[in-house]
Amino acid sequence: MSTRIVIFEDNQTLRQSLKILLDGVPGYNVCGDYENCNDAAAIVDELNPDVVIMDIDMPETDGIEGLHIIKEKHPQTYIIMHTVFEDEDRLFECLCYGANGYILKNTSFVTLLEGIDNVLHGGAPLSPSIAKKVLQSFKATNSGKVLYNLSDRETEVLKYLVKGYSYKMIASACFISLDTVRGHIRNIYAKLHVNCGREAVAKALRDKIV
Amino acid sequence: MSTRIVIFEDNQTLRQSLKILLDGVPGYNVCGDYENCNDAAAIVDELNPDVVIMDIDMPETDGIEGLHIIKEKHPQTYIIMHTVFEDEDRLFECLCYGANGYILKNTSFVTLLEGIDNVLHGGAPLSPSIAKKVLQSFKATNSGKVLYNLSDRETEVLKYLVKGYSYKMIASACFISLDTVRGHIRNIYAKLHVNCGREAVAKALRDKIV
DNA sequence: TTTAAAATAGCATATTCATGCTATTGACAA
DNA sequence: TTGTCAATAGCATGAATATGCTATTTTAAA
Repeated sequence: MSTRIVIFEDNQTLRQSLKILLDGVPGYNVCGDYENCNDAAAIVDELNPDVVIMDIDMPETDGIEGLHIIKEKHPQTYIIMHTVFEDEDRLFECLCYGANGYILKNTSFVTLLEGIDNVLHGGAPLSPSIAKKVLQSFKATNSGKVLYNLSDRETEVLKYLVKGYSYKMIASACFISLDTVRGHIRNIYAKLHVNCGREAVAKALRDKIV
Repeated sequence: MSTRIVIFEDNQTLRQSLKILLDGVPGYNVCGDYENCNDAAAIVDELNPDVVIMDIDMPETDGIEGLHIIKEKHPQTYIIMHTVFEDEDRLFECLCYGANGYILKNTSFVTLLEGIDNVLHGGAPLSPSIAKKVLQSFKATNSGKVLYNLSDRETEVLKYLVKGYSYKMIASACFISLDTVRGHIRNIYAKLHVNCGREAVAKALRDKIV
């Protein structure tokens, strides 16, 4: 029985190449390839693949959403992220959603092959720079703060936000300008993936950041 | 051994009257009287009274703060609130902080005397209208919501605030106008004693209102 | 049946917030 | 020693928020 693989990748050339190459590997069978994750749930329901190769940046439903959708219903399906992105935000989001591997596109085809083999044996293939980021996060702290890694100043500002301070009050309390406060809050929002103060406060309290 | 009483009351005339009257009662000894709660912690540490008669509206550190301060370190000290306020906000705040009695100033001196005797025997003297409010609250719900008693609609709106919805989004979600949303939020702020959304969210989460 | 409270809605206005940019400095790492 | 990141700061602008009023309708309690 061969290993069933599904590919989600919007670049048609790359998608075709991957399909042909993986199909050429004995024991592997690419049973589906798609340019986005619009129907990810239905596709996985029907094809029931062993491994999913998942790009992130795709039109309409992207790879992170796809990962989320698939893992919700099929946690046993191995999903390897295959992307050019190596920012911590996307990386951590994928890992939180249960991605089984994270391989950068700037690596060789062999690396991807090894990665697939790796997950099938219970491993977690990570490109070197990715692995490093993951380890750095875990060494820093083991809970809470790691996820968002706010700077000291940002954490301080966030505490004031939770206390209901206005930007002006925060500026006074921190002895910095109003614009700097704005800057910090802008960054906090980005790191917490929120876009208003109330949401930030809710996240801060729920995740015990403050 | 006489019962040691401390009085916190900013109206000097009333304070002196109370002191003289209580000192005239056999077995009672007013060992201190103050016009605010600025040094409440130190005072109670030193005098170690059995009963504290506590006004609420006082300059600088008020009676609710004083109650809080004293009960933190001396939970066994009986504290009887003695005030003109009968709004639920202050009342419930005092009861939550562990006040042992709540006697309105529009009652006779004898009532206060009975109240002191009452707490010394493990009772909880409450003026009639106060007792009524307390019972009403407990019949309504037994925990949480009672504290602020938000209406159903207000609770609903608060949930959306916590989720970071804008007023417009809340209006859509509830099928009501933007101005009505404003109205509800205005009321929520008043009930929670806050004046911005972030503070409301913090309170909602901490007090598990939502 | 009069009162009270909740839900609705409106209007006006000043403040605050969110977010788009850019830019400088110091510190620490590659 | 070049680069990255945190912290600082500025400017501009539209959207959102906070808060001052009033007012109607419905429902529940006194």
